Amino acid sequence: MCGRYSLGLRPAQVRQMLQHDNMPVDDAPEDEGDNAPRQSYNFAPGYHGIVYRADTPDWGAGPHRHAKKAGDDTEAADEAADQVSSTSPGGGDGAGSDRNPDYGSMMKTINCRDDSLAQGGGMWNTMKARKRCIVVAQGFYEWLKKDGGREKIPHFVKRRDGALMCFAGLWDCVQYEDDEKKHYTYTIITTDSNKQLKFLHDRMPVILNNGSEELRTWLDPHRYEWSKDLQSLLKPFDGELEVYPVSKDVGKVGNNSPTFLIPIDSKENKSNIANFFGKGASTVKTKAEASSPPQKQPEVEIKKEAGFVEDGSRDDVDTADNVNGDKAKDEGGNTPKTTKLNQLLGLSAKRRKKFLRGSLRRKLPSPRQRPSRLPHLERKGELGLGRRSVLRAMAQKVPRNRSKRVLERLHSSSAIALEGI
DNA sequence: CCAGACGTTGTT
DNA sequence: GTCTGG
DNA sequence: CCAGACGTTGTT
DNA sequence: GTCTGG
Repeated sequence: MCGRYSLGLRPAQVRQMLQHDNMPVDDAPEDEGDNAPRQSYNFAPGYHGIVYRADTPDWGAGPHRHAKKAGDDTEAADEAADQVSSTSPGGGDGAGSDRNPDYGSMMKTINCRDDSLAQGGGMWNTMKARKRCIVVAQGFYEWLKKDGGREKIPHFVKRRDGALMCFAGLWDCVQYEDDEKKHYTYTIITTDSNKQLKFLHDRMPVILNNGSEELRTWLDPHRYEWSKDLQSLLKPFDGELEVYPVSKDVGKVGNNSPTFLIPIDSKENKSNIANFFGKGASTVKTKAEASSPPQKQPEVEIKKEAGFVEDGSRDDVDTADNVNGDKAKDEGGNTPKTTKLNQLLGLSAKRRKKFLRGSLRRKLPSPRQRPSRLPHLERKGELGLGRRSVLRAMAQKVPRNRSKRVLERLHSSSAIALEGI
């Protein structure tokens, strides 16, 4: 649940939107660069996302608890699975012999259900007390299973008020022994679905209201012990959501398009080829429709905010172009269509080309995909640690440190980012 | 979270 | 069914 | 019959 | 939705 969401925004835009919602930001990651968070309308587990949280050391809020040296660590008890040892064969290990009994189940039960936090102990113990965060998104996807799972229809869920969606989350920081890079991870907490989403799924992410008292409580670094107050924040969303089907193309992780935020049946949806080619496309009046203010479309606004519309007054240009186009392309007849498509999309031709491969066009040269499955030895030896190793490492205490309120970019670990379903 | 790969066996 | 990549 | 394509110029 | 190639 909530493994896939949308965050097609630059950190600077996120920052601005949060501040607008009374959520101060002291620091934010760069928009560009190697370490920049990913901007994607098809955000998958493992991607580099954005979280909003108090600026604390890597050990989280509250005083630093003295880290025990490996071997005499008594905290193994509440860390359900301290298998990190498996990532680097410890001296004289009976490999796997001291494997935690939870090993098997842990991998399959990975999730952060709100009710699993209510009970003491477990792998979330430290994080829920000291490492709470908000995971920022435009909204999330949920697949409606029909016909006994034969067909899956993706739905997009967003706030009706159009604000950023703030998920209650937990973060962590791990560092491998033979790697100097720190890995930040996060997970989204789930709870029962509210009435609006029941038809889709029985679980939903915990959504806190932007700038609310509840949200501030959740992030308050002065609370570094789990409490009833905190637990009580984890409840189904009681505000208004918008839920609607979107293009199936969002199912393929490689695809990425702002059109994934647009209702599949909406008039302005161009991913629906039938709509596009079906309408009388040679109308010279198209621009009149497209430029008429009555179209409220928040989606268009999102795209603008997302910075995907950078060409200015398109209306004038299009007007002239349409005239020319009609003269010159009367036989071809494609130009007016294209123009309309551009208008509907609110994208320049270049942008459209970039983002619509998956939806408008039927797959260009289908990207040669590496086999997802490689020989075990090769994978283990040469590809290094995988996502699941990151998960395992989460149970480990974090050795190193680091710094009010801050936006920080984190890695997400797929296994913890999802609710096992 | 979803989509896609997973195999190429061995002889009555 | 199960694992993996994105 | 089905699968796949169906576009791509330009610009203050 | 509609046309084309196979």
